[in-house]
Formats: sequence, C-alpha cells, structure tokens
Amino acid sequence: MSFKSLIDEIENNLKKILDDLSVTNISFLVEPAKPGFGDVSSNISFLLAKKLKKNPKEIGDMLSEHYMKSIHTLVSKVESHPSGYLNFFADWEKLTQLILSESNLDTFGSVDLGKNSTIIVEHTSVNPNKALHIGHIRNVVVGDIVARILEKSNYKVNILNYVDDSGLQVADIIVGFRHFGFAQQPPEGKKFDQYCGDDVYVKTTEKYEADPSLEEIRKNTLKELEDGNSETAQFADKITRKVLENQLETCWNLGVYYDCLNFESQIIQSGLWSDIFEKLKEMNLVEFENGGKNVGCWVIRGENNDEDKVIVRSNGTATYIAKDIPYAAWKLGLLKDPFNYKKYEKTQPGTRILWQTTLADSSDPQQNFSGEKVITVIDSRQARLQEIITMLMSKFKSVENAYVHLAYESVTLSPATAQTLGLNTDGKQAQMSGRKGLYVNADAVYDLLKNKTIEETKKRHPEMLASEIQKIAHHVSVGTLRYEMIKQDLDKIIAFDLTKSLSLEGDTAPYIQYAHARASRIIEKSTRIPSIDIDFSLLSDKSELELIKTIGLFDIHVMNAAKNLSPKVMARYCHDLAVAFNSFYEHLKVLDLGDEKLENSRLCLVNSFKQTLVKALELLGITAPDRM
RNA sequence: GGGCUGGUAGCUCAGCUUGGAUAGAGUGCUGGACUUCUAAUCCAGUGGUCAAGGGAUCGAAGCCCUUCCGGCCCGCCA
Repeated sequence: MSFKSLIDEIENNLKKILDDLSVTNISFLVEPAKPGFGDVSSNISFLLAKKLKKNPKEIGDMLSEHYMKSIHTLVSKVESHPSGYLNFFADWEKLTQLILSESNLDTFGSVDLGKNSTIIVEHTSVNPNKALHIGHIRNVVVGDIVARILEKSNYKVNILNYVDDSGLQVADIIVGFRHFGFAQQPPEGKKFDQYCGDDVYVKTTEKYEADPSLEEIRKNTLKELEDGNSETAQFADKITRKVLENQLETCWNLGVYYDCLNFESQIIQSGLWSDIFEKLKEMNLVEFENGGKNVGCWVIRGENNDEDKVIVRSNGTATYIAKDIPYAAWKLGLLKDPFNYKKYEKTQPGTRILWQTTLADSSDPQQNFSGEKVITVIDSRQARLQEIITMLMSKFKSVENAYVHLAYESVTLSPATAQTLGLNTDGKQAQMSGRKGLYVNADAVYDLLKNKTIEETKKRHPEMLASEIQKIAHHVSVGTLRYEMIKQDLDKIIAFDLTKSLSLEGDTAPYIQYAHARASRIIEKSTRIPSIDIDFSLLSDKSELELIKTIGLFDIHVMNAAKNLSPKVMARYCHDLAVAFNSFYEHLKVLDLGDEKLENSRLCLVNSFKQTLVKALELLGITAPDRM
C-alpha cells in the first residue's frame, strides 16, 4: 500500500462519481503524476469526453467539483488542467505518515500476485565444459533477480539449474582428455573450468577442423556418453562435476543460489522420454512420416509457415529438442517423479539448501521441485524451439501461461573489446563463441572490477583495514556487474566493453550504493535513534516530498516488475530512489540543525529511505555497504 | 525466401503493454558548487524531422499497414 492508498482512494471515488452519473464501462487510469502536475493524474476526462460529448476540460471541472464533495482523506486538492487531465494533490502530512510508517515493516514493498502458488525459475544451465563468460552472466543474473522479484510477490519459487552433461560440448572435452592427450590437471593458478573451456575445448575443436576424420571419435564418444554405464560416461561424470563445481563458485560469488540441480544424463536414463513420447502419440501431437524428406521420422507439425520439426530420427534416436520436452513436463509436475534427491556435496552459502537429483538410492528425504508455472530463462536465439515446447505444454496443462520462455538478447563484444581478444571486426560488434575461444571470462571481469574498486576505496579511506576494503570492493563489484546486466531491457543487445563496464559513475550500482552509504553515515553520526514518532508536517521541502513519494512507490514497481518479469523495472526504481535521496542530501542538512524536532523528522526520513533502498536492492541481489 | 526482434539526443538507453500535458535519464561537451552529514555527489547549459511513408483517431513516439536499415533464428547438430 502506501502511495497506492492514495491512488486507490482516488480510483474508488471516481468510480462512485461515475456510478452517480450512471456511466458504465469506462476503464480510466489513475497513476502517479509527471513532475509539475500534482501527485496523481487521471485520464478519465478524455474517456468520458466521447460518451458525454463534451470537451475534456469541462468534464474535468465537473469531476473535480464532485470529487471535493465526496469523502476523501488523502487528497487535498483536485485540479482540472486545461489539457483535460485531472490532477490530484495529496494531503502530504497524512500521506507521509502512512508511507514512512509502512516503510519500517519487513513486508514493505511485498505484493500478492502469486497467492502463495509455486513457480519454477530455471536459469544458468550452462554446458559443464567451460567457465562462465559474460554472456552467461546475463542469464544467471536475470534469472536470479526474476526469482527474487517473484518471491517478493508471494510466489513460492523453486530455482533450478539444468546441467547438460551429456551433449556434444561435453563429448568434445572428453575427446580432448582421452584422445588428444590433455592433462587432467590445469596449469598452476588456473581454475579447472577455465582450463576446460579455454584450452581443452577450443583446441580440440581446432583439431576437428584440421582433420575431419576425427569426427568419428567425436560421434562415438557422444554415443558412449548417452549410455550411463560406460566407462566414458563415468569419466565424463567426474569431469563435468568438477567443472560444475567451479561454475557454481562463480555464481555463488555473485550471490546467486539454487534449489536443485537437474542432470540431463539422468533425464535420459530415467525413462521420462518414453513416458512423454507415449503421451505425445496418444494426443496426436507427433506424427510418423511415411514419405517426404523426413520419411521414417516422428515430427511435430510446424504451425503457420514453420517447417516440421523432427523429434525422433529415422534411426530411432531422439533429437536435442526431444530431451527438453520431458524436462519441461517434469518441471510442471506432469510426470511421475522418477528421481531421488540428495544434498549437493558442497554447502551453498546463504539460506537455501542446494539439492540435486539422483537415480541412485538416497537417504535424504524426497523433494518436490515442480511448480504450477514454469519460467525458463534462455537466450532469445532459442525462441523457435522454446515456442514448440510452450505449445506442447499448453496442450498438457490448462493453466494459462503455465510455461514461459523468458528470452533475453545476447551479450556481444564491443569492437574495442573484440580487438583486445585479437579479432578485427571492422567497427562492428562480435558474437561471442565458446568454440572459438572468443569471450570474456566472468571471473576475470569480477577481478578487474574488484581491483579498481579497491583502489577507489583506498583513495577515500587510506586508514581503512584491508579486510574491510575487500568486503566493500566485493559488494561494489558484484553490484556493478549485476546492475550492468539488467539495467536495460531484455530485448536489447548488450555490447560488452571491458573499459566502459569499469565505470563506477552515473547510472551504475555504485551510484546507488553511495547514496546508501551517505544515509548510513548520517544515522551513524546522529546522537539519536531514528523514530517514527515525529512531526510529519516538518517534512515539507520539495526534495523531501519527492523522496517520500519515491519511497511510497516501491510496491507499485514490484508489482510491475513481477507482472512483466522485468528486472529493469527494479533497477530503475533503485536508481530513482538514489536520485531522490542525493537531491535531498545536497539541499538539506539533517544533523546539527539546532532544532530537535526537525532533526528527528529528517532522521526518520533518512532511515526510511535507507531501509527501502536495502529492500529494493535485495531484489537485485545487490548489497549496499555502510561506507565506501 | 519465411519467422522473431531492434531503430527515440553525438553515444548507451527509458517511455510503447493501458494513445492525451512540457518526449526523460546516463554519458559526452561547456560552466558552476567541496573548511560542511563522504564530490563514487549535486546544480545549470548544450543536444530530438521519436528510421521513412501512409492509415484509423478530436489527438500518435505509442495503435494498424507498407517500406528501409541492423541483429538473430529457420539441420534426422546440440
């Protein structure tokens, strides 16, 4: 509630007025006003103008008159603007009290979109044959933040990470280890996942190109992988689990945690595929081709102009997309769960317990990670395949939008950064490629950011303990990286530039974190404890009211972010909060005013801001230090 | 060729779902503000035929159609 209370009051009153006028079927808007147009605006007059055949201004005049006669508590004035808009001015003393009181609650900003239903968010899902690069980080961070926003919106969220441990990419490094003589030990000082990705994978791929006859080894290895009992599969399991562990370290370092790891190899062995295949046949969703180019295959008919999609080859084996179908159905709880569960070998930091599926016996209790709805975070390049999965799931489950592919555009390399990797792109951005070794490693970006932040922090606090500086630098670097990944919309390509990404000024996480540090210092330096028992009328400066209003808009933005699965909305809100606070900070003093009442009032506001910002940043997985 | 997607200030982007007021940020550039609760900040200025054209509307950056430019996808690969 909070600012929403004002909006609700206005909306209800306007509805009553419409009733009195016997007007129905008008869905007008009541929304926070643009600066300079009061506090809340409505377009109601425009909509009514058609029905009543009067001009909007006249209607506005009439409505504002009616409004002031109706019962209202939070509105002090209604203005009919010459443009036709109806602008409302809040009774700020009352509204301030409401907003600041609520901002102290733990639940501030929470909304009830989910009604406590269960939802799955699957993200990360990187092939376990390489280290995460900056492109993967977009997936990881988007997924993590969407999950946080949904939790704030009263969903019970299960976070999954799908480990494709039996695909071609894994086969490639296994070939490298078993046939091309790569040592199992990475060179001194290099993480195993980086070694697999930078050296084994890239160089093995190069060898195929140099000698196509080697493809035979590759095919055989892939086949052996799918038979879980083979020696190759056991070896691959050992290798991929080591890589996975390293990948998880990268994610954990960024404050990203999961509930359960799913392994493709287990899904293949579980027999889920034959279950779902039977279902597909029963429902006539797949057809056997007796002729044409796909003769002997089972296909899904393309809708519109799309080509048919082969899901079982003429030799009887399932294609890539076929493996995704049982997993999607499993996530939605449509299939009998064939898995047992055990805790992951390493303890995940934070409060979530990390589980993994297993086909072996387990002494740990059975778990359920399915959900009423599923959100799968995948690169928009897979939109076509995801569309087919979505279509199939909609036939299986009647819940609307039960399966959602949350797509995001890729992260590319800026021309300058491509150049530093030895690629001349003629001034164009370049697609990253794991195969070609053309990517920017995620840990490396974190390290660069951290070193830079350590420097900056030292400059400001020469006397600070090294351990303290480390901690601050960690939070600032993680914040910066996360913020860069979500501040623009999901449909925008991020052209990653090493140099520009190191910026700590302007619309960045440090800007927001800095506002928090300022607030923290005021509270720390004050001789009193912030209290809500204050004179609210003393908070009347423009910059104070703007800050209060922004604080009050928290839940509205959470709702918007959750409905649209849009991390960017929360990023912008955090930025708005920081802007409002910085403006307040530069205009007004809080301490040493020689006026106890005023000081108390402003201190209360500073505290509200701080608490709200912490909660909002939490949704972005960003921690704000008390000094920086 | 078909499908998806982007095009708004020099650059990077919001605003488009739900049409209405004065199209907003950051960055860049110019100038100003630190003896002060931390200048990772603030204030002011600069900068726009909202890709182009058409349509419906009293009214379009937004909706519909066409075109242009960029990106991605379209395998019995994964």
